[in-house]
Amino acid sequence: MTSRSGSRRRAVTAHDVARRAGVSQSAVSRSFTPGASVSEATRAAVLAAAGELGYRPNLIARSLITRRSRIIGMAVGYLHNQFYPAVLEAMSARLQALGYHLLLFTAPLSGDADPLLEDILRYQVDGLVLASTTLSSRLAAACAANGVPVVLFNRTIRDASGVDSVTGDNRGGAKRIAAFLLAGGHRRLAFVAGIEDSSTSRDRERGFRDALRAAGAAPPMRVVGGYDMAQASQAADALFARDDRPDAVFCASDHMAIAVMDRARFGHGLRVPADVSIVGFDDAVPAAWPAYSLTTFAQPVEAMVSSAVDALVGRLEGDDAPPRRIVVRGELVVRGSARLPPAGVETVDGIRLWRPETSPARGRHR
Amino acid sequence: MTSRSGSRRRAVTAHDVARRAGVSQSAVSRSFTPGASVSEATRAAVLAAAGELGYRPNLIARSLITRRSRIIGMAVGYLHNQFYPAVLEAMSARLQALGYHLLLFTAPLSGDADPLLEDILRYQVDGLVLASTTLSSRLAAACAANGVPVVLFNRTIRDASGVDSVTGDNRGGAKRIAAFLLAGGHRRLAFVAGIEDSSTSRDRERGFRDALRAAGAAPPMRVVGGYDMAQASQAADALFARDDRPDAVFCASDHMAIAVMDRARFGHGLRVPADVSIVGFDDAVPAAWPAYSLTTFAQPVEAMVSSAVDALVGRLEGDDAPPRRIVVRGELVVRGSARLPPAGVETVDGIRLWRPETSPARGRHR
DNA sequence: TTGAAAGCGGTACCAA
DNA sequence: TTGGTACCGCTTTCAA
Repeated sequence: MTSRSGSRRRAVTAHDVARRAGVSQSAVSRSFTPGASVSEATRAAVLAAAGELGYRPNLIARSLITRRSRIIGMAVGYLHNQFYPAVLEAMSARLQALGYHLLLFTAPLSGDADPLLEDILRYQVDGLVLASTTLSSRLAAACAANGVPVVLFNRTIRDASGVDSVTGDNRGGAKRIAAFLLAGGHRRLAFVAGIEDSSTSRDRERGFRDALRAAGAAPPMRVVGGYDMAQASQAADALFARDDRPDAVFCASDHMAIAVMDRARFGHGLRVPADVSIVGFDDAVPAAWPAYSLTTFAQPVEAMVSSAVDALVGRLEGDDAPPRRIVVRGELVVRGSARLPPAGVETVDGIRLWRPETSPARGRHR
Repeated sequence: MTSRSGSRRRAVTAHDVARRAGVSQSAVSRSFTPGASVSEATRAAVLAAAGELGYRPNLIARSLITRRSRIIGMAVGYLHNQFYPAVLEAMSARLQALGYHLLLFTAPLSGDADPLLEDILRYQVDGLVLASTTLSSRLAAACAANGVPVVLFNRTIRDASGVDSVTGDNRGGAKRIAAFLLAGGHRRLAFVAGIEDSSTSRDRERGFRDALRAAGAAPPMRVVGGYDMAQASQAADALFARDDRPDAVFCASDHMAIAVMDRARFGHGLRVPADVSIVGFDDAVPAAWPAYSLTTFAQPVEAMVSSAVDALVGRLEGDDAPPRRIVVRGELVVRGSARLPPAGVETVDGIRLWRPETSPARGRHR
């Protein structure tokens, strides 16, 4: 132990290793570079010396010269919605396997993440994943100018200003839910929106309304839950206090659906689904808990994450095709929170799905 | 736009700004350093040039010389347990306010994180937070040797090999739960352990057993849930199938308690708490959801996180006192999943707590 | 295959 | 207050 006072680290450097191994510092560098030209003897000597000294290459120094930090910035907000921790975990694991790591930025749920991103950019991240945050086009441009690829996760942006996006099938899913509820005989439908200006909430609402209109049904009642449980609870109270209380509620996220269901049962004494059907979106973990048993449209986390990672890594490797809007298909998972239509429920791999005859639905993606 | 092909970024450097502002590169550096001596005129010129060019200081380059990356590594596993996302969010927010950021490492729940940490160390993190992972003493030594302070979160280590730890009051909480259940008239108690070799599960079990013994009660039945819902469900099934089925179950985490409650109600037709009382530990978010309404010992996330951050930052600033084991006090939050004792329930700030007379309980900590 | 040397983009010390 | 200059620890030519 090279006794050192204080906590200022004086790390073992490649020079130290070189000296000990009796080679040049370049040789040390080469020994740690996969395809470099070093003799087996040199490499062995270097590795031995490195082991004895406890040498670990300094990634910071390396990235200064390679101009690649192997760090991906990720902005998330509101991890209370269980969908996001799952995404985070999958994203981190997948990236880690590719030698990248996530630098985390917690953003306010609503407001935009611009000040944050300034920060992120300083860290020289190789790429950026934005989940549950909005990116201004100004910032998008800044990223583009710096050659930092950006992928929006679970949201899109109108003018795809050079950024890729990965979402679930928001419109398609919402349409399917509308059809499902109609087929189940519901007539007084309601929609609980998330954050008003989020693309995700908008798309889900649009799909829902379009399908209702196409089927000749009345437009849904509408309240705003802001993707937040407290707000969703209040919205639910307003809904269930109406004279023409809905017989089915579609919530723009499972997180809100749980709050709505809790209010329905424990706040208004309604039976689910006998008195009111509740459907969510995401298939977040708690949706499957028996106490909720939520019928919901699944956004396949693994598939979405791998799409996002593929897109990002592709850009990192020079792919400069026009921005992509990747939509990952999902399924309507049928559980106990909504009355069932007379037909269309199939069991696949032990999971009950609703697949109306018209949809050939070629199954989950990879 | 300095038209550049490909995605290789050629960032604007301090030199570019210097040239444009007609000053030296040092002047640019100073203009971006808070306490440095620059004339207002120079700084203004530099800032203007920087603005026009879209200059952002390169933190990587800076940390190479300052030997501080302002990056804190954080290892977490199993974000399905809602306690951890809450911790992550709080930790990130707090650190961010201090100008630090979290580099995330996802670790396997059980196995140790050593290979991971090798990786982390290469990134020259300033410090390390380990939640839901174990650190070998070998690695702890490596961190110490590199001057990287480590704080264990929600776990401790036997020989506190130079690392601080922050935990909730595991033994005290478990003791209080034992007293609470006994006072509530329960006689056939059971304990659902987490991962066997985790300090947290061990401490909770020890506190529980000690209190039962001290009260002259029989030792609890015991099953292992491994902090995992599936495993906890199986454990619950074993428990509820017994002839002498428990009338109260203390689970080492809320996450497992939820699984156990689901099995009790939906798998075995038991009423909670009429047939069986269930108590958890953590006060994770879903514990408060009406469908569970879980009585549980609260680990105050904010207080724990701020303790951890304070400890870490203290070390970063040179504090070299002997390793600390910080225990953050908590409260037994009374909800609906366990039968109540005849006395001791108080309502504080709208939250019902159990505070037996003997405990002066000077309230929550900051 | 090897070592010397020139940076990567900054910070910090020095003398002016 | 300023600019010049020596690094920080590594990668990457370039000759040898």
